[in-house]
Amino acid sequence: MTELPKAYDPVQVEQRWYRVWLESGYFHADEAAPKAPYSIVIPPPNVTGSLHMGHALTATIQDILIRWRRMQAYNAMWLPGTDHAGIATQMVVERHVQRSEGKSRHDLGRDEFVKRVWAWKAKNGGRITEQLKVMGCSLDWPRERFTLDDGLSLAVREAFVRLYEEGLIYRARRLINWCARCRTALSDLEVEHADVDGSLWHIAYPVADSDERLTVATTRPETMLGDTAVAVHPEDERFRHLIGRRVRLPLTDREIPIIGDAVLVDREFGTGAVKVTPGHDENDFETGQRHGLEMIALFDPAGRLNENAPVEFRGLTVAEARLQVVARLEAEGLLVKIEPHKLSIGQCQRCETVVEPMLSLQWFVKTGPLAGPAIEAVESGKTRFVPEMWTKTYMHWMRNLKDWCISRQLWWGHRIPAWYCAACPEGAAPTVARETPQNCARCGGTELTQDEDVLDTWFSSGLWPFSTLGWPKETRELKTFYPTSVMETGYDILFFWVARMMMLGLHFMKKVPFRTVFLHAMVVDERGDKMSKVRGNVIDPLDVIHGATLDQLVQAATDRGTPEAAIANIRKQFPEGIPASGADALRFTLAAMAAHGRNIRLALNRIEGYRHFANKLWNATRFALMNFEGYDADRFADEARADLRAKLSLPDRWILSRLQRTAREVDEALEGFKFNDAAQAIYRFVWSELCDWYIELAKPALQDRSTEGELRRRMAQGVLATALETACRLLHPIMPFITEEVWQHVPKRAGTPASIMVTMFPTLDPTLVDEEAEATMAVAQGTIVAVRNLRSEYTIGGAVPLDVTLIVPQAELRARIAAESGMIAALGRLGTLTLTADGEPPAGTLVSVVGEVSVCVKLAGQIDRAAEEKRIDKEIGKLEKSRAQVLGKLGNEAFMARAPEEVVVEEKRRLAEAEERMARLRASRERLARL
RNA sequence: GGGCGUAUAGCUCAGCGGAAGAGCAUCGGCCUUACAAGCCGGGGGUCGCAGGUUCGAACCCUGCUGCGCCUACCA
Repeated sequence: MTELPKAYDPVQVEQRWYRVWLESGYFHADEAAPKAPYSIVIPPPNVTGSLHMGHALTATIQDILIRWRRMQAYNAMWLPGTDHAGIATQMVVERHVQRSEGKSRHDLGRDEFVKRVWAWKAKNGGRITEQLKVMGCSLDWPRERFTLDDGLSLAVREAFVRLYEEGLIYRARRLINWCARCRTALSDLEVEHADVDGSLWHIAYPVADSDERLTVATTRPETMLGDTAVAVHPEDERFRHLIGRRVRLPLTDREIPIIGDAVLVDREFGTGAVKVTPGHDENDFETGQRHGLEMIALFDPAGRLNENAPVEFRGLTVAEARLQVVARLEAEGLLVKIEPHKLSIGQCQRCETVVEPMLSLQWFVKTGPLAGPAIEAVESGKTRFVPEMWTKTYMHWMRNLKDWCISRQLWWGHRIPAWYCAACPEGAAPTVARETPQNCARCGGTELTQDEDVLDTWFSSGLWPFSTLGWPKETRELKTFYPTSVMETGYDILFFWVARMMMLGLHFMKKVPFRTVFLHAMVVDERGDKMSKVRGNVIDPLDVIHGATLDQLVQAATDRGTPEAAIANIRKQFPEGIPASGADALRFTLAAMAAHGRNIRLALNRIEGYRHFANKLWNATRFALMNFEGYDADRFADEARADLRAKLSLPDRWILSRLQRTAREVDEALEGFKFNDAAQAIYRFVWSELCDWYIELAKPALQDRSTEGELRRRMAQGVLATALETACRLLHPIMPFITEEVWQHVPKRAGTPASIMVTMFPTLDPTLVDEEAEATMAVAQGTIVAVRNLRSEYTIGGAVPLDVTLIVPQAELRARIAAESGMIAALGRLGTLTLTADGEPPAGTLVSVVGEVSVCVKLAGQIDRAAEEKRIDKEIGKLEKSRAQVLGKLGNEAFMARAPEEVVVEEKRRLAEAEERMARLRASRERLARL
């Protein structure tokens, strides 16, 4: 029999198995296989990114689902891939080029820059996929996709052209969110709102041809340069007379109208008069539409004031302009006052630059017609959300959708397939086509220029569930694996991604892209804070897997240019570094903590606990292997076929029964995406049942080398092997590596598959559920615990054998216990064990009450009477309380009348039990007094 | 402003209508030949606060408070 190392070394084991699985082709699903399909497409991580805890979580959950379904004989396919991540990647490469060559992307030019990005991708693109392999992910690698692959680019063009032809994509001049740093438009979702302390400036505008002044209040004084009206409420008596007149706009030589607008103006707020800047504010824009106001764009793409501003302000940034404008107003005596005011500002999700609403010509997706079916699909249950609470959030968002700005002024991405004709007039419809056109669709002109912009990355991501399977071609893959079974991702991209896949999937495929959406929580640090490199509270999954010393952590952080404070925090948080725990322990931790509706506060000590769990399983296996001499799995299987129950001992029957229940619990938990329940059930079985009890109970049988003990020994070997092997299969989806390693060592029947990965997932075998064995075991365990308890209280070491008498009034139970006296004596380290029916405890014994059984432990000469009285009194006290509680219920007429029968029966049973136990304890106490 | 989540043992979290649980931490005892990354035992909670529904509430309802997140154009 193989000798295993004393401690489990995950690092050594894990990578070896991944290679074996990969080379054996176990990860690959055949689209033509005649099995029920089960498919997941991975949420594609950024191609140039590296694995963080969020990825580790999503990867773990998806791999659990896929491995589990694969073991249930589904045609399980998990499609890997990466996303080109337009803005993020372009920014990274821009910074890199700037640092290494001192050039901007404009210095390089578009073609050259895009080449650099591809080079960057070639160099850094494989990292995250390699890291997914370290996690043990059973991804179908030959199906790997990248959003800028030819096939997927084709899909993007097809989708764009079709939507355009259907009138669902249009080009329009609108107010969009503009990031001056990224120099691109952003969708509403890419703007993050933050509450800040700002000011409300009250500015006096002189009314034309009058001495009156109209004071407006604004949080953005610099935009006054672009005002084209001042609005008051049409029914506001204070200002009514001014409507239709004009004010002189300070700092400019313009006069603008005073208008009445009930929509824009809240009489109670500020001064009751609002400056209107249609070029730079959404509400003002709409007001401008209503009143036919002029729109002035004040800023250039770099966020500086342009030629529409008075000369003295041109070229200033927004912040500079604000200072200057305020200073000038003050100098002119037009600044009435400044009030502190809280407001919310929009920032670019990527670079935190304040986003400006800017008037700009962009491409949009008309979302209304797409949202309808996406709502209906969820209402009708074609797609369901788990946890269910997300349904509401999804619906709310879907019902309040605005059109989606999809053009980005970037170079990295799918270029918009629209061409403009030099011969056509400005503003004429462009030629939108799948193939690069030679002629203008409108006039046949040949001088065509393609639109400079690229599409929002989420546009291509929205096609992911079908573009990856070959769409627009009608492939076998699509037929087999679409709709996918589950979309598993973080709730933070519910709108960005899930919602858009729903809309686009339904539109192009006429079927939902996935049947279930499982949204997992965010991984945060121990204190509930978001993990961030700036804070220095990041736990890197790879450090957890492979281990890292404090020096390594600090070094890595320093290399990344981490701030001092964060490095100090790293030292504080990981004084000992991070021990190597292996991917299994990390996966188990994430699964165990993935309770619905709660963020995952990841703490190192939890991971450590589950690393210990892996070690526990490992050592249980070591023990088993040391005791498998002469064991033959086929022979056991044959013997087990006939009259199994008679051949098995109580512990055998008990552990097999518990195993069945565990199998059911795990399966049910996984069906409900309750990964924490699955983890807990298997943890409890392996540690608290198999290791703590069964192995100890089986030792006598396993170590009995006599001829008469042979059958028992073979049976114990078989049961232990079965329990271990089955537990491994139950645990395999969560901890793939150690279960494979262990499973390989356990003797199995001939013809068993070569890898645990391709075995069947355990199912409940009702014939092995044994209520009687569980009940008898409960008494035996109670007895043993009672003896241990006394030992502990009297500090009697295990080396001292104790003599015990069990009083078991009930004959049938007595017989069953008697049959197990050897086992009880062994675990309780008893000298003699006597069973009687008689109610009187022997002299010189202390009595513990375990259900109907009195456990009498002989402790002559060692009894500490005072301590013992205290113990008994405490016990009686508890029972008194319980009795009073139960009596209260039973004495309550309403309870008796309305509570269900079984509850009443249960309460009566409790009362009887409490009274009976108290009687025995009181007797015991009296005897103590006589001692 | 609206919405959602959450509040349970020192810490991190299960439980979500019928006698309060786990892991870690803590305390006491064990080198018992699978495992000291271990074994055995103990202590520790008026389940955020206030009402209500119910025979019965940690669990359902209402209000309040704290924390977190999403969303929104209040200048």
